[in-house]
Amino acid sequence: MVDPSALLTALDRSAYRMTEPRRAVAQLIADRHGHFSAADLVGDARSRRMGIGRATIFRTLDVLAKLELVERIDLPSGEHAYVVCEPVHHHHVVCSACGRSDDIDDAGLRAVVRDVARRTGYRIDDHRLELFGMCPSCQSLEVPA
Amino acid sequence: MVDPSALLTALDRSAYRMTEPRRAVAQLIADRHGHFSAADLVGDARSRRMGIGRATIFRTLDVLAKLELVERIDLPSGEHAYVVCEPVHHHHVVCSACGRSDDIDDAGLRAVVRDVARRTGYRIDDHRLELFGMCPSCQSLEVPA
DNA sequence: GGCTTGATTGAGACTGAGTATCGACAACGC
DNA sequence: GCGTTGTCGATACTCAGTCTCAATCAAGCC
Repeated sequence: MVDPSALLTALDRSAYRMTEPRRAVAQLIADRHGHFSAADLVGDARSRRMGIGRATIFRTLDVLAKLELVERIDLPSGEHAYVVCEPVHHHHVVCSACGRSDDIDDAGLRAVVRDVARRTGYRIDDHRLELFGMCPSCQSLEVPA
Repeated sequence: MVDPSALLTALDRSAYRMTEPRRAVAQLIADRHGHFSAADLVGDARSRRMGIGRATIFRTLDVLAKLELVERIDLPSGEHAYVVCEPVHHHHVVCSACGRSDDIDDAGLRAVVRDVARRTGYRIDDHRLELFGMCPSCQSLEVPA
Protein backbone atom coordinates (compact mmCIF):
# COMPACT_ATOMS: atom_id res chain seq x y z
CA MET A 1 0.00 0.00 0.00
CA VAL A 2 1.46 3.29 -1.16
CA ASP A 3 0.15 6.80 -1.51
CA PRO A 4 -0.69 7.24 -5.19
CA SER A 5 0.05 10.95 -5.07
CA ALA A 6 3.77 10.37 -5.58
CA LEU A 7 3.03 8.61 -8.85
CA LEU A 8 0.53 11.27 -9.83
CA THR A 9 2.69 14.31 -9.17
CA ALA A 10 5.59 12.72 -11.02
CA LEU A 11 3.29 11.96 -13.93
CA ASP A 12 1.98 15.49 -13.81
CA ARG A 13 5.46 16.95 -13.93
CA SER A 14 6.38 14.82 -16.93
CA ALA A 15 5.61 15.45 -20.56
CA TYR A 16 2.89 12.81 -20.43
CA ARG A 17 -0.73 13.78 -20.08
CA MET A 18 -2.58 13.26 -16.85
CA THR A 19 -5.64 11.28 -17.81
CA GLU A 20 -8.40 9.54 -15.93
CA PRO A 21 -7.25 6.00 -16.84
CA ARG A 22 -3.71 6.77 -15.72
CA ARG A 23 -4.97 8.11 -12.43
CA ALA A 24 -6.94 4.91 -12.04
CA VAL A 25 -3.93 2.70 -12.78
CA ALA A 26 -1.87 4.69 -10.26
CA GLN A 27 -4.59 4.03 -7.70
CA LEU A 28 -4.59 0.30 -8.51
CA ILE A 29 -0.84 0.17 -8.09
CA ALA A 30 -1.01 2.12 -4.83
CA ASP A 31 -3.58 -0.33 -3.48
CA ARG A 32 -1.32 -3.27 -4.17
CA HIS A 33 1.15 -4.71 -1.71
CA GLY A 34 4.53 -5.83 -2.97
CA HIS A 35 5.14 -6.72 -6.56
CA PHE A 36 2.42 -7.18 -9.12
CA SER A 37 2.08 -8.20 -12.72
CA ALA A 38 0.27 -6.46 -15.53
CA ALA A 39 -2.25 -9.29 -15.37
CA ASP A 40 -2.88 -8.52 -11.68
CA LEU A 41 -3.82 -4.96 -12.52
CA VAL A 42 -6.01 -6.08 -15.39
CA GLY A 43 -7.82 -8.38 -12.97
CA ASP A 44 -8.17 -5.64 -10.35
CA ALA A 45 -9.53 -3.21 -12.89
CA ARG A 46 -12.05 -5.71 -14.13
CA SER A 47 -13.26 -6.72 -10.68
CA ARG A 48 -13.77 -3.08 -9.79
CA ARG A 49 -15.55 -2.53 -13.11
CA MET A 50 -13.34 0.40 -13.94
CA GLY A 51 -13.68 -0.01 -17.68
CA ILE A 52 -9.99 0.34 -18.33
CA GLY A 53 -8.69 -1.46 -21.39
CA ARG A 54 -5.98 -4.08 -21.15
CA ALA A 55 -3.82 -2.20 -23.60
CA THR A 56 -4.08 0.94 -21.50
CA ILE A 57 -2.72 -0.86 -18.48
CA PHE A 58 0.29 -2.11 -20.43
CA ARG A 59 0.81 1.35 -21.88
CA THR A 60 0.55 3.03 -18.51
CA LEU A 61 3.04 0.61 -17.01
CA ASP A 62 5.40 1.44 -19.88
CA VAL A 63 5.01 5.13 -19.15
CA LEU A 64 5.63 4.65 -15.44
CA ALA A 65 8.63 2.46 -16.19
CA LYS A 66 10.05 5.12 -18.51
CA LEU A 67 9.64 7.65 -15.72
CA GLU A 68 11.36 5.14 -13.42
CA LEU A 69 8.45 5.21 -11.02
CA VAL A 70 8.02 1.47 -11.32
CA GLU A 71 10.58 -1.09 -12.32
CA ARG A 72 10.15 -4.31 -14.13
CA ILE A 73 11.72 -7.27 -12.36
CA ASP A 74 12.05 -10.94 -13.23
CA LEU A 75 10.95 -13.35 -10.56
CA PRO A 76 12.90 -16.60 -10.12
CA SER A 77 9.95 -18.39 -11.73
CA GLY A 78 10.60 -16.47 -14.92
CA GLU A 79 7.48 -14.33 -14.61
CA HIS A 80 7.63 -10.60 -15.06
CA ALA A 81 6.48 -8.31 -12.32
CA TYR A 82 6.63 -4.66 -11.40
CA VAL A 83 7.55 -2.90 -8.19
CA VAL A 84 7.05 0.73 -7.22
CA CYS A 85 10.35 2.45 -6.53
CA GLU A 86 12.32 5.63 -6.29
CA PRO A 87 13.65 7.07 -9.56
CA VAL A 88 17.33 6.48 -8.84
CA HIS A 89 19.51 3.53 -9.72
CA HIS A 90 19.15 0.78 -7.18
CA HIS A 91 18.14 -2.85 -6.75
CA HIS A 92 15.49 -4.87 -4.97
CA VAL A 93 15.06 -7.52 -2.33
CA VAL A 94 11.84 -9.38 -2.92
CA CYS A 95 10.08 -11.52 -0.33
CA SER A 96 9.09 -14.83 -1.89
CA ALA A 97 6.37 -15.31 0.71
CA CYS A 98 4.39 -12.06 0.70
CA GLY A 99 5.78 -10.31 -2.36
CA ARG A 100 6.90 -7.26 -0.41
CA SER A 101 9.94 -5.59 -1.92
CA ASP A 102 12.47 -3.14 -0.60
CA ASP A 103 14.94 -0.96 -2.42
CA ILE A 104 18.62 -1.37 -1.70
CA ASP A 105 21.33 0.93 -2.84
CA ASP A 106 24.19 0.22 -5.11
CA ALA A 107 27.00 0.76 -2.68
CA GLY A 108 28.79 -2.55 -2.30
CA LEU A 109 27.93 -3.68 -5.76
CA ARG A 110 29.87 -0.95 -7.49
CA ALA A 111 33.10 -2.47 -6.24
CA VAL A 112 32.04 -5.91 -7.48
CA VAL A 113 31.26 -4.50 -10.91
CA ARG A 114 34.58 -2.71 -11.07
CA ASP A 115 36.35 -5.88 -10.08
CA VAL A 116 34.61 -7.95 -12.73
CA ALA A 117 35.47 -5.35 -15.35
CA ARG A 118 39.10 -5.50 -14.34
CA ARG A 119 39.24 -9.29 -14.36
CA THR A 120 37.34 -9.92 -17.58
CA GLY A 121 38.30 -6.89 -19.65
CA TYR A 122 34.65 -6.18 -20.34
CA ARG A 123 33.43 -2.61 -20.21
CA ILE A 124 30.32 -2.94 -18.01
CA ASP A 125 27.51 -0.65 -19.12
CA ASP A 126 24.54 -2.03 -17.27
CA HIS A 127 23.80 -4.47 -14.51
CA ARG A 128 20.91 -6.03 -12.74
CA LEU A 129 20.85 -7.52 -9.29
CA GLU A 130 17.83 -9.11 -7.75
CA LEU A 131 17.69 -10.72 -4.34
CA PHE A 132 14.98 -13.10 -3.23
CA GLY A 133 14.29 -14.30 0.26
CA MET A 134 12.04 -13.79 3.21
CA CYS A 135 11.25 -10.47 4.82
CA PRO A 136 11.46 -9.99 8.60
CA SER A 137 7.71 -10.21 9.21
CA CYS A 138 7.30 -13.40 7.18
CA GLN A 139 10.26 -14.92 9.00
CA SER A 140 8.58 -14.26 12.33
CA LEU A 141 5.42 -16.01 11.11
CA GLU A 142 7.30 -19.13 10.11
CA VAL A 143 6.43 -22.23 12.11
CA PRO A 144 9.44 -23.04 14.31
CA ALA A 145 11.00 -26.33 13.30
CA MET B 1 31.32 -22.27 -30.49
CA VAL B 2 31.71 -25.00 -27.93
CA ASP B 3 32.47 -28.69 -28.05
CA PRO B 4 29.12 -30.45 -27.73
CA SER B 5 30.71 -33.46 -26.06
CA ALA B 6 30.63 -31.77 -22.66
CA LEU B 7 26.88 -31.44 -22.94
CA LEU B 8 26.57 -34.98 -24.23
CA THR B 9 28.62 -36.71 -21.58
CA ALA B 10 26.79 -34.82 -18.84
CA LEU B 11 23.50 -35.82 -20.39
CA ASP B 12 24.69 -39.39 -20.66
CA ARG B 13 25.67 -39.49 -17.01
CA SER B 14 22.28 -38.15 -15.96
CA ALA B 15 19.05 -40.06 -15.51
CA TYR B 16 17.78 -38.63 -18.79
CA ARG B 17 17.92 -40.68 -21.96
CA MET B 18 20.38 -39.90 -24.66
CA THR B 19 18.27 -39.51 -27.75
CA GLU B 20 18.93 -38.39 -31.31
CA PRO B 21 16.96 -35.12 -30.97
CA ARG B 22 18.82 -34.25 -27.79
CA ARG B 23 22.14 -34.90 -29.47
CA ALA B 24 20.99 -32.63 -32.29
CA VAL B 25 20.00 -29.82 -29.93
CA ALA B 26 23.36 -30.11 -28.15
CA GLN B 27 25.03 -29.73 -31.54
CA LEU B 28 22.93 -26.67 -32.37
CA ILE B 29 23.86 -25.10 -29.06
CA ALA B 30 27.53 -25.93 -29.56
CA ASP B 31 27.46 -24.27 -32.97
CA ARG B 32 26.10 -21.05 -31.52
CA HIS B 33 28.23 -18.18 -30.30
CA GLY B 34 27.18 -16.38 -27.16
CA HIS B 35 23.65 -16.40 -25.88
CA PHE B 36 20.72 -17.73 -27.83
CA SER B 37 17.00 -17.98 -27.46
CA ALA B 38 14.78 -20.99 -27.89
CA ALA B 39 13.49 -19.32 -31.04
CA ASP B 40 17.06 -19.15 -32.41
CA LEU B 41 17.44 -22.88 -32.06
CA VAL B 42 14.06 -23.51 -33.61
CA GLY B 43 15.15 -21.40 -36.56
CA ASP B 44 18.50 -23.19 -36.83
CA ALA B 45 16.84 -26.57 -36.70
CA ARG B 46 14.40 -25.63 -39.39
CA SER B 47 16.99 -24.15 -41.73
CA ARG B 48 19.06 -27.30 -41.42
CA ARG B 49 15.94 -29.37 -41.98
CA MET B 50 16.60 -31.44 -38.90
CA GLY B 51 12.97 -32.30 -38.34
CA ILE B 52 13.08 -31.50 -34.64
CA GLY B 53 9.82 -30.34 -33.14
CA ARG B 54 9.51 -26.99 -31.45
CA ALA B 55 8.29 -28.63 -28.27
CA THR B 56 11.34 -30.88 -28.19
CA ILE B 57 13.67 -27.91 -28.28
CA PHE B 58 11.89 -26.30 -25.34
CA ARG B 59 11.90 -29.60 -23.50
CA THR B 60 15.58 -30.21 -24.16
CA LEU B 61 16.45 -26.74 -22.95
CA ASP B 62 14.49 -27.48 -19.79
CA VAL B 63 16.46 -30.67 -19.30
CA LEU B 64 19.79 -28.94 -19.87
CA ALA B 65 18.76 -26.16 -17.52
CA LYS B 66 17.82 -28.69 -14.83
CA LEU B 67 21.25 -30.26 -15.26
CA GLU B 68 22.69 -26.74 -14.98
CA LEU B 69 24.48 -27.11 -18.30
CA VAL B 70 22.75 -24.05 -19.66
CA GLU B 71 21.30 -21.15 -17.76
CA ARG B 72 18.38 -18.97 -18.58
CA ILE B 73 19.15 -15.27 -18.43
CA ASP B 74 17.06 -12.16 -18.94
CA LEU B 75 18.43 -9.62 -21.34
CA PRO B 76 17.94 -5.92 -20.59
CA SER B 77 15.34 -5.87 -23.37
CA GLY B 78 13.23 -8.29 -21.34
CA GLU B 79 13.82 -11.19 -23.71
CA HIS B 80 14.81 -14.58 -22.41
CA ALA B 81 17.99 -16.21 -23.56
CA TYR B 82 20.21 -19.13 -22.63
CA VAL B 83 23.95 -19.42 -22.15
CA VAL B 84 26.10 -22.52 -21.85
CA CYS B 85 27.86 -22.67 -18.51
CA GLU B 86 29.54 -24.69 -15.84
CA PRO B 87 27.26 -26.42 -13.35
CA VAL B 88 28.25 -24.38 -10.31
CA HIS B 89 26.69 -21.25 -8.89
CA HIS B 90 27.97 -18.19 -10.68
CA HIS B 91 26.88 -15.22 -12.77
CA HIS B 92 27.37 -13.87 -16.26
CA VAL B 93 28.77 -10.92 -18.12
CA VAL B 94 27.05 -10.61 -21.46
CA CYS B 95 28.37 -8.59 -24.39
CA SER B 96 25.58 -6.47 -25.84
CA ALA B 97 27.38 -6.27 -29.17
CA CYS B 98 28.25 -9.87 -30.03
CA GLY B 99 26.31 -11.81 -27.44
CA ARG B 100 29.37 -13.54 -26.05
CA SER B 101 29.08 -14.35 -22.39
CA ASP B 102 31.57 -15.22 -19.70
CA ASP B 103 31.06 -16.80 -16.32
CA ILE B 104 32.13 -14.88 -13.25
CA ASP B 105 32.35 -16.27 -9.79
CA ASP B 106 30.43 -15.26 -6.76
CA ALA B 107 33.27 -14.00 -4.66
CA GLY B 108 32.67 -10.30 -4.10
CA LEU B 109 28.95 -10.63 -4.28
CA ARG B 110 28.67 -12.83 -1.24
CA ALA B 111 29.73 -9.94 0.94
CA VAL B 112 27.18 -7.66 -0.69
CA VAL B 113 24.42 -10.18 -0.09
CA ARG B 114 25.42 -10.59 3.54
CA ASP B 115 25.44 -6.85 3.97
CA VAL B 116 21.98 -6.44 2.48
CA ALA B 117 20.66 -9.19 4.72
CA ARG B 118 22.08 -7.42 7.74
CA ARG B 119 20.69 -4.03 6.77
CA THR B 120 17.21 -5.10 5.70
CA GLY B 121 16.55 -8.01 8.03
CA TYR B 122 15.63 -10.19 5.07
CA ARG B 123 16.86 -13.75 4.94
CA ILE B 124 18.30 -13.95 1.42
CA ASP B 125 17.70 -17.33 -0.21
CA ASP B 126 18.45 -16.66 -3.84
CA HIS B 127 19.99 -13.98 -5.95
CA ARG B 128 20.62 -13.14 -9.53
CA LEU B 129 23.24 -10.84 -10.96
CA GLU B 130 23.63 -10.08 -14.60
CA LEU B 131 26.14 -7.71 -16.09
CA PHE B 132 25.88 -6.25 -19.57
CA GLY B 133 28.53 -4.43 -21.49
CA MET B 134 31.09 -4.83 -24.18
CA CYS B 135 33.66 -7.58 -24.39
CA PRO B 136 37.33 -6.83 -25.07
CA SER B 137 37.24 -7.81 -28.73
CA CYS B 138 34.14 -5.75 -29.50
CA GLN B 139 35.72 -2.79 -27.70
CA SER B 140 38.76 -3.01 -29.93
CA LEU B 141 36.51 -2.95 -33.00
CA GLU B 142 34.72 0.21 -31.93
CA VAL B 143 35.29 3.20 -34.17
CA PRO B 144 37.42 5.68 -32.23
CA ALA B 145 35.44 8.84 -31.45
C1' DG C 1 19.71 -60.51 -30.44
C1' DG C 2 14.78 -59.86 -29.20
C1' DC C 3 11.25 -58.06 -25.70
C1' DT C 4 9.18 -54.97 -22.56
C1' DT C 5 8.36 -50.77 -20.64
C1' DG C 6 8.29 -46.26 -19.79
C1' DA C 7 10.49 -42.05 -21.39
C1' DT C 8 10.52 -39.26 -25.34
C1' DT C 9 9.02 -37.66 -29.72
C1' DG C 10 6.53 -34.42 -33.39
C1' DA C 11 2.31 -32.36 -34.67
C1' DG C 12 -0.74 -29.36 -33.61
C1' DA C 13 -4.07 -27.26 -30.52
C1' DC C 14 -4.01 -24.14 -26.91
C1' DT C 15 -2.91 -20.30 -23.52
C1' DG C 16 -1.56 -15.99 -22.01
C1' DA C 17 1.53 -11.93 -22.38
C1' DG C 18 2.33 -8.27 -24.90
C1' DT C 19 1.82 -5.34 -29.34
C1' DA C 20 -0.37 -3.02 -33.38
C1' DT C 21 -4.20 -0.75 -35.48
C1' DC C 22 -7.86 2.35 -35.71
C1' DG C 23 -11.65 5.42 -35.16
C1' DA C 24 -13.37 8.06 -31.20
C1' DC C 25 -12.34 11.06 -27.52
C1' DA C 26 -10.31 14.21 -24.26
C1' DA C 27 -6.28 17.08 -22.25
C1' DC C 28 -4.03 21.14 -22.78
C1' DG C 29 -2.28 25.42 -25.00
C1' DC C 30 -4.10 29.10 -27.29
C1' DG D 1 -14.38 27.75 -26.93
C1' DC D 2 -11.34 25.51 -30.37
C1' DG D 3 -7.94 22.87 -32.61
C1' DT D 4 -4.13 19.84 -32.16
C1' DT D 5 -2.47 15.80 -30.87
C1' DG D 6 -1.78 12.44 -27.35
C1' DT D 7 -4.46 8.89 -25.43
C1' DC D 8 -8.40 5.86 -25.18
C1' DG D 9 -10.89 1.06 -25.58
C1' DA D 10 -11.83 -2.65 -28.56
C1' DT D 11 -10.12 -5.96 -31.04
C1' DA D 12 -7.16 -8.47 -33.93
C1' DC D 13 -2.83 -10.22 -33.94
C1' DT D 14 1.89 -12.23 -32.86
C1' DC D 15 4.84 -14.95 -30.43
C1' DA D 16 6.73 -17.72 -26.53
C1' DG D 17 5.86 -21.43 -24.12
C1' DT D 18 2.74 -25.43 -22.62
C1' DC D 19 -0.27 -29.43 -23.13
C1' DT D 20 -2.09 -33.55 -25.24
C1' DC D 21 -1.74 -37.72 -27.56
C1' DA D 22 -0.65 -41.46 -30.40
C1' DA D 23 3.58 -43.23 -32.32
C1' DT D 24 8.32 -44.22 -31.56
C1' DC D 25 12.53 -45.35 -29.38
C1' DA D 26 16.34 -46.04 -25.69
C1' DA D 27 17.83 -48.99 -22.37
C1' DG D 28 17.73 -52.65 -19.25
C1' DC D 29 16.63 -57.57 -18.99
C1' DC D 30 16.32 -62.07 -20.61
